[in-house]
Amino acid sequence: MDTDAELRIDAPHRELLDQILDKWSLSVLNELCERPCRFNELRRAVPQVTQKSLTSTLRRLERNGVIEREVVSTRPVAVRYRITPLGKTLRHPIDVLLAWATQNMSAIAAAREAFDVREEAGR
Amino acid sequence: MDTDAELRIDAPHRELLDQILDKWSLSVLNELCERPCRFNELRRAVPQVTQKSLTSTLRRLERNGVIEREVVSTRPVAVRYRITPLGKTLRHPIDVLLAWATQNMSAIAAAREAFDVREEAGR
DNA sequence: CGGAATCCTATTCGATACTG
DNA sequence: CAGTATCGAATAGGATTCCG
Repeated sequence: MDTDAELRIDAPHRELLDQILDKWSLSVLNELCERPCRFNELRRAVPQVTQKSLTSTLRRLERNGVIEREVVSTRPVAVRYRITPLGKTLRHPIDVLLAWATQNMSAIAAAREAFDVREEAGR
Repeated sequence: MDTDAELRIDAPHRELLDQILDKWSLSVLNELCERPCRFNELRRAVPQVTQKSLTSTLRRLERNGVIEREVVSTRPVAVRYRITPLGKTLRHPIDVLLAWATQNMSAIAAAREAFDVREEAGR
């Protein structure tokens, strides 16, 4: 019998998820699932991200094949990012995650408060 | 149907997900979903994590109410971590995520190779 | 056993300036 | 417009030591 060998998360799993679930990726992917976006559109859509972080996030997502980058050679240049078919398969996992977060937001806020009170009381 | 129901990820959403989807949390949660574990059991189950990172991960997950910590006052002390009811609701999102990663692992590896070749070729 | 404390390095990050 | 380059600050992360 396989006692606990079911869904062990190994290094490749974790590395992959780290690349796609990082701080800004979810926001970017969620945005690009709605519609293709240009660089500054994304900045406006995710106001807290800096240009530098957005750039590296986009590169990483592109490298992993979940978004693609198209350069339109106008003056000045336009760059359009869009979700790929592979990226579209992330829609469901992301939605499940967001649904969970939305549903449990208040329960978690309560847990945090309780924890912090316990901490302050010295355990 | 959510036609264009903006599932905008706001700051609270992202902060919450950052706390629960970080580098080691998935592995720890996945393990604790199987059974309660003691500290060093978790270390063995997730061999790459350091004691320091495991400690902070556990604290954070406890603060967010998804796991709980029980101290058994023996000599020497035993500490047992277990998933909470709230934490159990993470089982589905995590499974969806792992399923996605497993299914698309090779497609992503291929995308990375293609990207790296393009890079090397100077775009 | 289950950490806390300390030290130290490495990576990340924001801010700023510049460019095709 | 869509970045690149750079620098210093902040933060994360590993290794080690020690303690109840």
